[in-house]
Amino acid sequence: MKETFSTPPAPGALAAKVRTLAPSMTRSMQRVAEAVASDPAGCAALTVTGLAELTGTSEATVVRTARLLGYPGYRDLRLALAGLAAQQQSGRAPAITTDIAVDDPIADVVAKLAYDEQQTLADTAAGLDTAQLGAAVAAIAAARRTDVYGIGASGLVAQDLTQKLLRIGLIAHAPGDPHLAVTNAVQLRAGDVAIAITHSGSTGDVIEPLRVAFEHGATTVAVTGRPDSPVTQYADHVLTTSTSRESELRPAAMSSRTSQLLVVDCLFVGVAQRCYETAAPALAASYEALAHRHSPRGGTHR
Amino acid sequence: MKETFSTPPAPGALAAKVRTLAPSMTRSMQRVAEAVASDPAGCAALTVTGLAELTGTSEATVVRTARLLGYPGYRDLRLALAGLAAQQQSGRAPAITTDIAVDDPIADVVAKLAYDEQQTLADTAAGLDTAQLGAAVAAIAAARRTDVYGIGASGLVAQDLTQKLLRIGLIAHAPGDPHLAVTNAVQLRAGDVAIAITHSGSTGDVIEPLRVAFEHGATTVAVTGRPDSPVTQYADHVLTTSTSRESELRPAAMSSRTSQLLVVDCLFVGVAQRCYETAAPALAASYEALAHRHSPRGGTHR
DNA sequence: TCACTCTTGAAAGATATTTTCGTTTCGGCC
DNA sequence: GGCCGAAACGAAAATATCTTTCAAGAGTGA
Repeated sequence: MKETFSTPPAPGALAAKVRTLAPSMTRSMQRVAEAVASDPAGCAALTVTGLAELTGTSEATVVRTARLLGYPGYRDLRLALAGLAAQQQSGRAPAITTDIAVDDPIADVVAKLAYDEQQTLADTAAGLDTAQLGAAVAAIAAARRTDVYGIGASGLVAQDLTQKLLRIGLIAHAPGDPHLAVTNAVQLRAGDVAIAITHSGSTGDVIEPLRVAFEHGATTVAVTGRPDSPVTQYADHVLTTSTSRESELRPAAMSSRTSQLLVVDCLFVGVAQRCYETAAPALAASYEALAHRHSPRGGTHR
Repeated sequence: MKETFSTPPAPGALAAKVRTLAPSMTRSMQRVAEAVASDPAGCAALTVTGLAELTGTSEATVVRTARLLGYPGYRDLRLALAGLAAQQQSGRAPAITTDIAVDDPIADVVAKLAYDEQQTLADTAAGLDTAQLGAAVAAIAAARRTDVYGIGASGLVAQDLTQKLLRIGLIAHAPGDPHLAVTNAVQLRAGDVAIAITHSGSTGDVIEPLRVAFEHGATTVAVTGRPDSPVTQYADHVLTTSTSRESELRPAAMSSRTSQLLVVDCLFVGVAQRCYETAAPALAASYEALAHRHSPRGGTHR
């Protein structure tokens, strides 16, 4: 019995079909059809028996209705219903455009933050100058040593980059102390790289070491949200991070950090590509070494 | 340990969940999960028996997999699948599925990384248990003090959270040294909060302080990519970060960091909401204080 | 190698769906 | 008004599907 119902289980057209077919339905079937059309999600959660009870009819009637609507049986109607419900669900855009409010439920906070960070990523990727990025990558890959400066939230980004570069066998530092940064910077010379990460582009503690490095002939890179800020004076290459609106509950640091991290990741992957021969085994080795730091039994999980 | 995954049958988070849970699955279950993730629509059309045959396993395994993914049974998984299929139908993901290659031009690297991190954010948001999140937020907001543990890349995330909490006037620490972490943890007591951040969930240096905090009666939170890993033993609340495929050039650390940061941001904003009266002025004050650290002239920008 | 645990599928058991079939209802006709 | 037939309907049997149990097999560490 290959059957093959001619009706392609219509997805969204269900409500329409119900209206069209209603006249040719018996009273009980109409009740079922109406229930299904008015609350697809709810009905999708019910079994034949449940729907029969809800509509005050019998299982047989429910099945007959499903057939009339063009499905082989109730099971398939139910599947279609679930799909319909999901569509409605997703269609109802949560209106994430609004800012985060003090009384937003936690689920909204999650949605808004995620959406916002996604937006930041897209903006950053779109605004990134690949020529500058490529030049920076080339410089780092060839450098004897790379210093990364950053304070506060940007300091963490600086450390992130440093950790990654170290992992592929390059020499990198992210001095936490501004004074140390300057004294380190003095040691840099042509062929070395100094990277300053600062959203505002005006953080003195970060500009200063970059200036020193610049004056000592190192290749300098600025990762900043303000391409016209003081820090760029001493930068051979400027990588622009995106700036998004901030608000009381969503400090700028949040999206600038996301943006900076993307830039830093791009730098890293670019460098890793260039040093593939040495980077790949180095990465593998660091995984290896790390395995021992995890609890021997590895836990109950597999 | 009342277990019972509180995971509400997530609609769109399925692919993400499959990735997250894959490591804790047996071989046959992975086959089933993979089939389901790669072709939701097709699988929705199959019965347990059909899917079992397709994947060369048994009905029992299929049901087990459905359970692991957070559904009461196969029937419900199937319903979710149908919904997912409908969503995909309408959404049509463009998907830059290819991995980053050694010879990708830099522009592609940027695009792929950005896309990938966006994906990670979406997955994380979809898979985050808002109940757990809310509970964690409440605990932090009310805590006398909050300790955050993390090593390596996760350590930076821990510091990020700490910095933010400090900014709104809460007391937070992120000990960098594992020994310090433990000795600090001893000081925690009921009402205090300890947060462990570890992707693998098996990092001894992070589990240990959490255990100590747990045993001293503190409220403990785990931010991990493995909801069934050892770290969760000592966690009152588990926040799951998403796991995405990694590759040689894109170490897992990259997307897990993105995921962790989103979770941390959500925690922060949630806490800031709850402490709005004190948080708002505190944030304003920290901006104020920071202004002086920027070069006096403020640059030509603006 | 042995003991042990974890994984797995076959089959029994439980539910859900579909079909069958007899009862009820309703409209027309005698 | 009462009788007849067709359609509507639901109860329950029959079937399909899903879930659970259980024992054998695979893999692992001692």
